[in-house]
Amino acid sequence: MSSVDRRIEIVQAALRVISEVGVQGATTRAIVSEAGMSLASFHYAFASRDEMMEELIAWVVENQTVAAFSTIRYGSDIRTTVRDGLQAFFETIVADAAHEQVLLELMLFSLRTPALQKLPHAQWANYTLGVTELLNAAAVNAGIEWVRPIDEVAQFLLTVTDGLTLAWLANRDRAAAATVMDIAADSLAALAVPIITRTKDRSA
Amino acid sequence: MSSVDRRIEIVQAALRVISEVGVQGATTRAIVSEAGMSLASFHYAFASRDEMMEELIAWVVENQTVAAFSTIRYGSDIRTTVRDGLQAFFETIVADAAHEQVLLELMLFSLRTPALQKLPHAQWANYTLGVTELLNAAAVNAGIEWVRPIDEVAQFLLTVTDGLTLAWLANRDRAAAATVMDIAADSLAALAVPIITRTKDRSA
DNA sequence: GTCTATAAGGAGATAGAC
DNA sequence: GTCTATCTCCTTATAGAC
Repeated sequence: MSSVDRRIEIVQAALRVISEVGVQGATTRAIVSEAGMSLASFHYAFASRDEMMEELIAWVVENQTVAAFSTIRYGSDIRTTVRDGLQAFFETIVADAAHEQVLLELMLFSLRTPALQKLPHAQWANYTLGVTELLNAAAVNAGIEWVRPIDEVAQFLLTVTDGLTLAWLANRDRAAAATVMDIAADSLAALAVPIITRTKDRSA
Repeated sequence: MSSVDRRIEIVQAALRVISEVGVQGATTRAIVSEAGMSLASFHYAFASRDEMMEELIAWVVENQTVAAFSTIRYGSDIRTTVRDGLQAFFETIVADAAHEQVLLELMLFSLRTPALQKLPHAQWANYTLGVTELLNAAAVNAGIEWVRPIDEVAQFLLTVTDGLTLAWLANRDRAAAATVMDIAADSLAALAVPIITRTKDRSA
């Protein structure tokens, strides 16, 4: 097996181990056991566990997108679109809460590791960009425009989704989440105004 | 030294160590070094490190309050009161980001420890109660009432503050935080309506 | 109660055969 | 390239002197 393939295999096995037992439990032995290889193979592919963790987190930052939102169905008013989008996001959290816990653990781990401290910022910027695009698409589709700069709206939406994620991990309360999403949808809809389309120039 | 005093001393030392090097780095040796005692003294007070971690997290859940909000100054309209409260909360985050990281690490640690899994829920409930009281006080002082059940308003506010915390840890962006707080204050103000006080009964 | 010394095991990493 | 066996260090926990 080529070294690059082995590295990928190890990183994916490590992610599965982390999902099960956390970053703390992801020892080199646990990882190679999950991957079905020997301990020496790990160190043939990576010089150290630290090096593997760096590659793992870099991979997550690159590949982790806001896929949850991409299931949005348009065709309604902006309030409904936002509310449906939040619900779709929430269902992905419910379906795989362990994955959200992993992302949080990796973020906190990165913040404690000097070589990785900038990655959470990069990931946050990635998310903001993704959410900005979605808000743009939603605005065009609903025939509205945002009364604030779109990146500010995106930052607010991202704050809400992060808060929803933390709350779900702590309390697993669907009703509370629904309430928060209702209020958030109202809040975002209040930041939208209809675009006045002049079919004919009635001035003159 | 009495056993109970020693336990408190150890827990406080452990919290300082966790703040510096994380939950992963809070070994018994690091903790007793911080506390200036021998390793045996640790095990005289606690049967195991796990037992100490349980007491530590229970202590945090009991003693961690939303003190940040208690610096609110009333006397303005509800939008200003909320915005000022958010700012006060945010300043405590900025002043001690490491503390927020510790709280998050302990939450994730608890979720991975069967004996501690219910504590994050309890802490979340505590926060909700505290925020509810503050929203009540703010409403009375500003002469408004909330158009939704107050615990729902509290859940939304808590979601925003959690999201603000995560964002600050990731990006350290004051401007972004200010924007989110502006929008959040608008959103909450939209959930308030003035109380109609009838000084005299003008019907009849 | 508090200490030093030590046990017993797990961690990352490497040597060297194949 | 991949393995088994091993090195070295660090961890939690305990034994036993004082």
